[in-house]
Amino acid sequence: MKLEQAIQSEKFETQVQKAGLNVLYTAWWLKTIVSKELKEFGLTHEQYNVLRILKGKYPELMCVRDIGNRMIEKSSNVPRIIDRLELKKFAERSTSLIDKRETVITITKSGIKTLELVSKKMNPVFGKTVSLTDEEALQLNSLLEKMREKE
Amino acid sequence: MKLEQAIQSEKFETQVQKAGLNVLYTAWWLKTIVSKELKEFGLTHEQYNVLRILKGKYPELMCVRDIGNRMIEKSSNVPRIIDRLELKKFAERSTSLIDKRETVITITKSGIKTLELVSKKMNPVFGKTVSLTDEEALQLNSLLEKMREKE
DNA sequence: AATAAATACATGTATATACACTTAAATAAC
DNA sequence: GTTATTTAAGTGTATATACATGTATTTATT
Repeated sequence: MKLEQAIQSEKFETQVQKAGLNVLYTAWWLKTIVSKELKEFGLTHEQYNVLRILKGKYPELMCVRDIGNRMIEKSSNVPRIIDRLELKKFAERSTSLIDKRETVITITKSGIKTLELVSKKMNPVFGKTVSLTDEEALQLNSLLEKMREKE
Repeated sequence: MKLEQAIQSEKFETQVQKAGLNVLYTAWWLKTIVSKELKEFGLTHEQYNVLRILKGKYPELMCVRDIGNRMIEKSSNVPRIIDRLELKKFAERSTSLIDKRETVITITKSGIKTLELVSKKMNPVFGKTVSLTDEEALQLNSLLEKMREKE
């Protein structure tokens, strides 16, 4: 869908301004698709993100700060997301022996299993919904990184 | 900044998957820039979005549903965002005379004035921070719309 | 005309986000 | 070695998001 239809507006001051809105809208669109698939697994978008980060390091333990640094949307909310993952038995917390200020977290077997089920469902949906060739994706990636150059 | 640095990970299954994460990260990055500028005006990102929508139609009145349809992130939260704009005297609500189910909203003079001040500050910041030429922005827009083709 | 269905907005709840603050532990400064 | 500073995590508050539900009003059905 064209952005003009999506937000029912034709007024864009510049292509750059339109690009900003287009990125925001596309992110919302992607999140909506992902969240819909996650629903049956009782996971939210952000819980899913944290679980993937934990699985990426498994069987290593990760501290809260390291998880935060790897999150797509940097958030001060990591402890509370872990609260919810712990309640669902998808993650486990303990205090670091080396530095008692640190809480170290690991994904559980059950968390890994759930993540595998999610992937099995998510990958084909994602592939069918996102209409980009590998070459176009490469181009998009380089434009987005150009956009954030002055970060 | 490269996505790899931003989320401290090099593991992407495909360029398409990376593009998804890159869009999400860039949206977060953009929101952060905008929110920082809005802070001194006591506005949140979404309140700003609604105010701009109202100004775009001014002096016409808009109903809640029409505002929702024009929002970047479609939300069921429009009534509560209007609550906050009303408290700040940036918007006014009344019941439609034609259809009493409808609440019609208008931006106030003070809302328009604030929006003008925001633009004056936001435009140069946006221009300096987003490193894209018009041509690149055009290309980015068409790739994002290609991405959402199956919407 | 009376009833059923649809529509528009508002509200409740769980989770998430941004930001400020607190507490405990580690490190640095003296 | 004691005090001050920094760091890590957690907590509190206001706002936002997603989803379900409630309430009033309008439109459709009979």
